[in-house]
Amino acid sequence: MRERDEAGGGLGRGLLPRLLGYHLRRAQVAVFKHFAASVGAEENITPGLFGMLVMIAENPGLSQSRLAEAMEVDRSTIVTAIDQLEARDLAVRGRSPTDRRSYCLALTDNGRRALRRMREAVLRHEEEFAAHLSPSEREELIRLVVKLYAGRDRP
Amino acid sequence: MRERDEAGGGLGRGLLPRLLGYHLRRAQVAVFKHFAASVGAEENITPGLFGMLVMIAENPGLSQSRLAEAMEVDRSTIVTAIDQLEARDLAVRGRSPTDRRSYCLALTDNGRRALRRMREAVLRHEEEFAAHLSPSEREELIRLVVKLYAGRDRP
DNA sequence: CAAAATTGTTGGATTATCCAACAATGTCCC
DNA sequence: GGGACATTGTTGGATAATCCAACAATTTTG
Repeated sequence: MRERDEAGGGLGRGLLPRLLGYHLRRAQVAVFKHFAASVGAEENITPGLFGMLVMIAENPGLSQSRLAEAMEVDRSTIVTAIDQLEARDLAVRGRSPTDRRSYCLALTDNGRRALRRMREAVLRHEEEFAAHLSPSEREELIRLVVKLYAGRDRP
Repeated sequence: MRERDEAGGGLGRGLLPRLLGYHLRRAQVAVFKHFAASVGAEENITPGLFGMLVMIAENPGLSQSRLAEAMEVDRSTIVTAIDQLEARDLAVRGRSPTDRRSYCLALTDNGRRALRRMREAVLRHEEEFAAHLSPSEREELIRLVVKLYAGRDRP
């Protein structure tokens, strides 16, 4: 019951299996791979871009700066992301009526349709990926992960 | 009890909070940041390089290819990592007595000393980062994360 | 109104990853 | 034994994804 912690080739791993970061990293790589193979293959989208589409859809008139804050990335990172979404006719930079510096991001009609399809693909992906966990285990996992990182960003 | 899922700026997040990948990503970014600010600042090391040092210490005579398998990265990725460890006098590429193609990786004396210090810094980092979770919650979190990704790599 | 802050953008740098090709070496099979 | 095949480490790109610093346009503040 402890020899088989050595998953992945029978090699010793020392204190690594006691570290949350170690497991979170492996889990995250696995989720992204699964996402790429399922959702990504169907809809040609990455987790990051999908997240931005959702945030834009949920928050009409969002500016790039506030999107950057919400995604916890640099403003300049958002620029290239929106460039991609715009090039693919999924989102547009609408001008703000009140502030000529900022944009009001919005989905295009095409973007709304695509997002509906993506949502379904993402939920299928989630269902498939978490198949090993019962619904209560999934809830508990999310609860613990959130408790772990919540409040870290703004100390 | 559901309005305050909107952590991080009062913005709507749609289905994102129901997705494991979303939370795992955020948690992993937070852990890495904390690692960089604590362990990284003291010992100038990244989670990846630390993991390699542990693996080399735990598995005497390990070859680069098997290290690559264990870390689930390409062989070529290992090359530059070992280059760094060697340049910093933490590890060496010893020649194998039986196979002239492969190396037997090993820590230097300096590497062993450094790893001892790093282990302590890493454990302090872990303790600090997971301070919000009780010991049983940490165990449960690791158990669930492992259950989530285990067996994904080799289907 | 002048000073300071914000917004989006560019340019440059870094980091981490992958893949394909290669020479050297080892293994297998007839 | 010897040729076909596999493995090992390496190089040389290629690709993302990120960051930071500086900038002009614009808004806010004092």
